Order: sequence, then C-alpha cells, then structure tokens
Amino acid sequence: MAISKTYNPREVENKWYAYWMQRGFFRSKPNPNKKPFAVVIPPPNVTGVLHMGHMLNNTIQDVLVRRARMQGKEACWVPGTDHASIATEAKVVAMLKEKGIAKKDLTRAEFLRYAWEWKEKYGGIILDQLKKLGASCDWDRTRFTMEEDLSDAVMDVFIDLHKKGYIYRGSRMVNWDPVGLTAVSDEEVYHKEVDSQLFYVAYAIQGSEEKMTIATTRPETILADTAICVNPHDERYQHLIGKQVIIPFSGKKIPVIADEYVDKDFGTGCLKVTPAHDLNDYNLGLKHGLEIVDLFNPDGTLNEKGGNYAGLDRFAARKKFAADLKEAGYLVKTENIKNKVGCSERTHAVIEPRISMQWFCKMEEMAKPALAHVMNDDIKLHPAKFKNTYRHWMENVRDWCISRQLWWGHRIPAWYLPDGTFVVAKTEEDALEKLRVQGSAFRVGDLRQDEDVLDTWFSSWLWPISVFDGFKNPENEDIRYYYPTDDLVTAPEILFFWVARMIMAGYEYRHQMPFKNVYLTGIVRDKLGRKMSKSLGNSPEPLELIEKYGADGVRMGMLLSSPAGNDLPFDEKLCEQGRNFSNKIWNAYRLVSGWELDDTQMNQASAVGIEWFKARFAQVLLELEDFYGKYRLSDALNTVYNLIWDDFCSVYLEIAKPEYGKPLSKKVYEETIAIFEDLLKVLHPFMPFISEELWHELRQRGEKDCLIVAAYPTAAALATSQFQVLKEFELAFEVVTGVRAIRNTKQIPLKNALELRVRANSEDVYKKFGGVVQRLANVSAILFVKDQQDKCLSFLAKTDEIFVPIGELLDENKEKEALQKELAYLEGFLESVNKKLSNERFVQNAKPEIIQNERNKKADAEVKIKALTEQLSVIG
RNA sequence: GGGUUGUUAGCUCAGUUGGUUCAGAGCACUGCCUCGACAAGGCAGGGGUCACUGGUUCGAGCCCAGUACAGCCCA
Repeated sequence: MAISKTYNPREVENKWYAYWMQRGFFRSKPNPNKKPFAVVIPPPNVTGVLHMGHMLNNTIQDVLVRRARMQGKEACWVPGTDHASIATEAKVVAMLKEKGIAKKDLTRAEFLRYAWEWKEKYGGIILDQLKKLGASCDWDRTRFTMEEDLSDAVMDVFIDLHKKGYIYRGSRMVNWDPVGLTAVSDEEVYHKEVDSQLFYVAYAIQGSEEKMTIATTRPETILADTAICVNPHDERYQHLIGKQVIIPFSGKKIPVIADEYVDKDFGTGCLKVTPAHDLNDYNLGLKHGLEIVDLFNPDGTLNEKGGNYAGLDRFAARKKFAADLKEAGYLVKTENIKNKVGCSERTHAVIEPRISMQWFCKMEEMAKPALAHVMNDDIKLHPAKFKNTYRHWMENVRDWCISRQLWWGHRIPAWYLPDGTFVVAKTEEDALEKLRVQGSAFRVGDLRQDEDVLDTWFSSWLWPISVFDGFKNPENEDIRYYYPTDDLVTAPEILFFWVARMIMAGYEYRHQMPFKNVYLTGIVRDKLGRKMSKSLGNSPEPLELIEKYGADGVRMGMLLSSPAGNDLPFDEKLCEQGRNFSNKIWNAYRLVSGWELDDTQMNQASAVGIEWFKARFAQVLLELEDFYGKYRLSDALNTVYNLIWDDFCSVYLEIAKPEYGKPLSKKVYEETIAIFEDLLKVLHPFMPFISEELWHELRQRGEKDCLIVAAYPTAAALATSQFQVLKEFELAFEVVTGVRAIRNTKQIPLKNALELRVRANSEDVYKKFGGVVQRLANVSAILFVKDQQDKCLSFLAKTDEIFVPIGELLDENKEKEALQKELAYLEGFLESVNKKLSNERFVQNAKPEIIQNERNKKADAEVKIKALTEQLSVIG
C-alpha cells in the first residue's frame, strides 16, 4: 500500500471531528471523581462570521481544554453566542431595507419577528465554523444570551440591582449614534484621525467695537452656543470677561466667562461653549450654570432651533453655515487641521455627544472586590502586565450607561405610570402588584413599559454564571461543580467592559471569582500593523486558510508567534510552516510504517538512541509543563515542534532506522512506536487532527482508544542516569557536528565513510556512543590514540581532540590558520576569566557557585589551549 | 496634555532572581546535497554597539535616571 508523500488534511479532519462528536468525547457532566476544568467561550456575536481573532482565541481555548481533558480532568468548554444588540439590529435593519421595508413602519413585535427569523437562519454559522477549526466544545451546552433562561437572569439581576440602589435613571451626556439611533458606551466608540477645518469666527461684542474671534471645527453648533469661555489668566481677554457677545445670524446674546479649562494656546484662546453638544462644554455648563440648547434631532439633522438650517444634516449644515459666515463677513480665516472624531464601532457614524435620559449602573461598590481580587492574584491575568491597566481603569471607574435605544435585546423591566413615575418589575402583572401593595390602583393597559433595551454586556457579564443556570437554580449540580471556571481567553480590548464586569457579577452573585485565570490574547494584525477587519478587507478568509493549510496547520500558524498579550502580525507563512510541520510528522510516520521487522536483538546504537530519547523526552516534558503553567503556549508549541522535528526526526529516527534493504529488530520498532505515541500525546492539543489520525495508524485500536482521551504523559524529575546520558550524548553529537562540518568544507560526500581518531579523557563515552556517531556521520571506525595525528583535520569536542584523516585533501596552511584563530579566541577568553578571578572584589562578593563556574571555565580553556598548541606544533 | 507599555539579527519575537561559551529561536538569507521518510526536505553557515546618554555594581540586554522614537488607554 503506497502512502501519499504529502499529508492530506481535509478528509482526516472531517472524519475525526465527526468521530469525536459521535463518541461524545466533547460532552461533560459533573463527575465527583474528577477535577473539573471549565471554560466558557467568549460568546461571538450572533451576526458574526469567523475572523482571525476568533481563530486565535478559540485555538488557545482548545489547546487548554484538550490538554486538561487528556490530563484526566472533567473538561467542559461551554459554547454559545451573544445577541449583540446594536450589531444585529443594524444588520436586520439593513436586510429589511433591501426588501424595501423601513424599521419605522414596523411595530416592535413585527420587527422582533424578523430579527428572530434572521437569528435562526444565520445565528449558528459561526459555531459551525469553529468546528472546522477543531474546537472541542460541549455543543449540547450551547447557550444564547437572549434565550429564556438567560433573559430571566438579566431581568432578575436588573431588578435586584435596582432594589440595591445600584441602578438609577439620569440625564447624562451620552455618545449618540445618529445612524443607529441609540446611545453607545464609551467602549463602543473608536477615535479616528480625520482632516478637518478649523474655522475662525469673529463675534461682535455688545457695547464695544472690539470683536472676539473663536476657533471651532463645528461652526454649525454656533446656534447652540450659550457662552464664550477664556482662560482667566489670559491677558488678552481679561477686560472682556462678563461682557455679552452676539451670536451671528441669531443675534442672541451670550456671556463671556472665564475658566482655567481653556487652553490659551489652542486656536485663539477663546472657546465657544456648546453644553448640549460637547462633553467638556457640558461640564463647563454645569459648573457655570449655563443654558443648554439642544440643536439636533436624534438622526443628526438640525431641529427647529436651527432656523434656516433646520432639517439639514449636521455636515450639510456645517458647509452651508460656513459659507454663510464667510459671505456675511464673520469668517476670519480657516485652517486645515487633523483632529480625532469619535465613531460608532457598529455603524461607523460620527458620534454626536447628546444629552438624554438613560439608565445607569453604579460601579463603585462592585468594583471594589473586583479590583482587590485581581490585585492579590486570586484571579491571575496573563500576562501580568495587564494588572496595571486593570487597576487604572478600576480606580477611575465610571457609572455604566446600560440603556440602548434599540428593540433587539432585553427590554428594560421598568413600567411607567401616566404621571411619568415608574416601578421596576419583571412583568406588567408584577408591576401592578407592586403598585397595589403601595396602595395605587392601576389596571392592565395603564402602564407603559420602557422602550429601551439593555446594553449587550449587561447580559454577557453574567455569562459564566448563567450558562450553568446559576441564577435560575443557584444550587444546581453544574454550577456547584464547574464554578468558578478555570480559564478565560479573551482580547485585552474588552478587559474592562467584559472581563472586569464578569468579575463584579461573580462576586456580587456567587461571592466568588468567575474564573481563575485570564489569558489575554493579542490582536491579529496585518503586515502593515493594521488590525484585521472585514471593512478594511485585509483579513484572509479563515475557512480558506483551513482549506489551504489544514486546520492543524492554521492552528499552529496562529499560535507560533503569538505570546500572550502580544499582537500577532499575521503572515500566511506561519500557516505554511504549520502545514510543513504536518507533512514532516506525516513522513516520519511513513518511514516507520515501511519498516520490515525481524526477531534480532536491537543493536547498540539503537539501544543508546532509545535511552537518550527517553531522557530527552522527560527533560522536554518538564519544560513543557513550565510553559503551560505560565500560559506560554507559543513557547510550549515551539518546544514540541523542536522535539519532534529535531530530536525525533533528525536525530532519533536517523539512529534507529534500518540500513537500506535490511529488516529492523522488532524490539526497536516497538520502542519507536511507544516514543511516537508519546510525541502524539504532547502534540495533540496543538494539532488534534493529524495526531489522532496517526494514533490510529500506528496501532490497531479499540473503538474508544482515541488520542483525544489518552492519558497525557506525567512529568517527573530526571534520574541521575538520565542527566548522565543527556550529557554524554551532547558530547557525541558535538563529534557528529564536527565531522559533518569537515564534510561540508572539504566537499566529502556522506557516502564516503570517514575514520575517526580520538584522543579523549575517557574512552567510555565513545565506546557507548560510537555506534550513534557512526550512523549519524557515516564513520567507518573510531580509533583511540595517544598522540597528535598526521594528515588529519582536527577539532575539539568539549576538551577531547578528534582527528579525521583526509589524506591529500588536507591544506596545512588553512588548517593552521583555523587553529590559530581558535587559539587566539580561547586565549582572549581565558584572559577575561583570569581577570575576573584575580579581582579580589569579585572573589569576595560573588556567589560560590559563580566562582566555581569561572574556575571551571578557566580549567576548560587551559586544556583546550594546550591541545591546540600541540596540534599547531605538529603541523609545524 | 495625563497615564501606561515598549525599543534585542532583514522580519516577528524569547531572554526567568544581574553571573558560564549569553547575545538566542523561528522565518528570511548563503553554500553544498535528489543520499531509499520528507525539496512542504537534508547538512553546514553568515548576520546584532541589545534605541541613545549617564549612573549603581567586582560584573548590566536585565536595576536606576534622563533623552529620542513608537504603541495603547484616558482627556
């Protein structure tokens, strides 16, 4: 049976994913005999399709979950999706628009019917995509933030926090999205640098010939100005403080006030104050008791206060207003500047600061334990540098605006009476009951429910509890077993508005952390350093990548150079490297699978090779554990990569493989298979598909004997004999490398065997490893000598002298030069060591082991120098 | 402007409590190699004033201060 020269991932991946699902390997239920290991997925938006960020994030989760499962823990990875209020509503509105339906022509119930239809149709796509990546989620546990139980949890929490006085209604300056027609949180606003113009506008001053020139990027808001503000220390304007200036066109008079907030050096040093349309101006307005004039409609057009400009969009109004100012002689000049404007992450519309009535959640009390338990490492952030960021945020936490002017989401459970007062209750009946208890008599139909829905994060902050039904039934078996969960994997961008809030909710509702470790991934960027996004079109299509390189290859590509918390400059080359690695492993299997076996004893080289590799594996396993413990997955993967490629393929298999045409001892074969199996185990979390495939290729297996549930190797401290063999092998391999280098420089092909003459401190190592050296460097014989050798090239392995007779190929001058160069280096090295050792302060202050080290270096260098000197004297 | 993080090979990054030959890995690059697993490969190489300046120390890529540049958060 011929096996393909290259590995073909496609069939293998589909086959094994289906098999794992069928056998229920992803399923988890509480098992008192096992340690739980729970991970909740950061629920992707129900509107979303898989992007590179998801690939990275979910690969990491899968690595952690698969390893835990193999370690015999009860691994439970809960998947699900988030209703993504504004993003989904925007998509549904757009879909309806294509059909010629406007949202405003629909009732709320009609709109929601469309939205649910849409969700049912597209909401599962992203989860199916995760399956292609190999995600081993317990799909039976899939949750959705707007399903009934989770919605109940949101309502109950809202009502509870309101009762505790944490939730209140207030008038605030919010980030208004004029396209989405909703307030959005600070976190949903991104700032973009744009080219804009600074308009210098001269205002007339009442009772004076003087003019006051202000500089603004938003002349259209002039009609909403209610003051001009200058810095009290600005000598240019002190005499004007308290006067009235006249607004162009409207003729309205507004006062000149003074406040240190104003930057004397920006523009003209005169600031127009528009409290209704700028956050800073709003605060100034509050401080100075200014009138608030709201000039805009919710959709960003000017309202009736805009006079001639009423009905125009803010940007059109800006153009027209500027032109009119110019014509009327108010415009002094314009200047091109770059400034930053806030944009809605969802609709990309320029945010309009706007005053409106919103619901808020107080953060101060809940932030206290959430901060403390991160600072004291009860909850560990990886990498820990994010603790600083976290602290900074939490110490300056502001109340959370939780209402959104949307229909898709959890409708706020507040019921208004005709007089405008309200009660908070889960249903209209509950609300009426509350009122009845208070002594008010109302009937169904008298109450009007708040039109707004809650911020999506107001449901996702409950996620680690609600997915286990911890609100519905706080004592249920699942929540008691799985909570607190173990690891959360997410992006630093949402450290505050998701992670921090989950921690708050965890302590508020379970008096316990929601997770023990938070692994913060980097952001996937393109080669230019830009964040990958659909809108920029700079992101490769994940499923196409999987098609091209295999899921294993892509997983490896994502992980290879993305240490926790560092951005990943994505390059397809990394996936290519992953694919190449798959192929390398595949070919190692091809080699092994082609061996003919017999019953002979294993030869010495193989026996030593096996002994060495086992020690090496034990050593690497310890390194791996250390990396996993520190959540350094990229390093862990790299370690496995090198172990398989270098130690196993390039060294072990080269030692163990039979000579051409000859059979192999069955004993060596069995040992090799066992080694291969161990390698597949440590590989599995990173590359689940190819490892499972080969697991079944290496041996006939029972139905449930799958790698996904095989026992992960246990790390143990190395025995002295293992240290010994590793050390000896190092020397032997130095000899191999030396011989190979000679072959390279002298153009001696591998098929021409070379003889070695060794002048060693101890011959034992060479007796033991001679076979290995012979196999790896094609050496015909190893002779032990006592003296310098003629017609030989020589090199040092540790402090042993190795001579390679090469007859006429020897160029004595070149050899001499090389020896002299090495000698000079060693002498310099020795000098620096001697300098240290003769420094009294060094000998006094340094730790004993450091000093001993220097002494060893000295002795070592001296031996080598002696050997080189002798060699040089022979050459003459 | 305030806070914060970073600057190590052509690129992306490691470098743990200051102490071996510590200046490293992967990719890229160079030379040789179709040798019976693998050219998606093998073997061997070249490549860095650790941003700059100063300080602490017997000893600094690592600690401290300042400078320059870059990123992120907040205003």
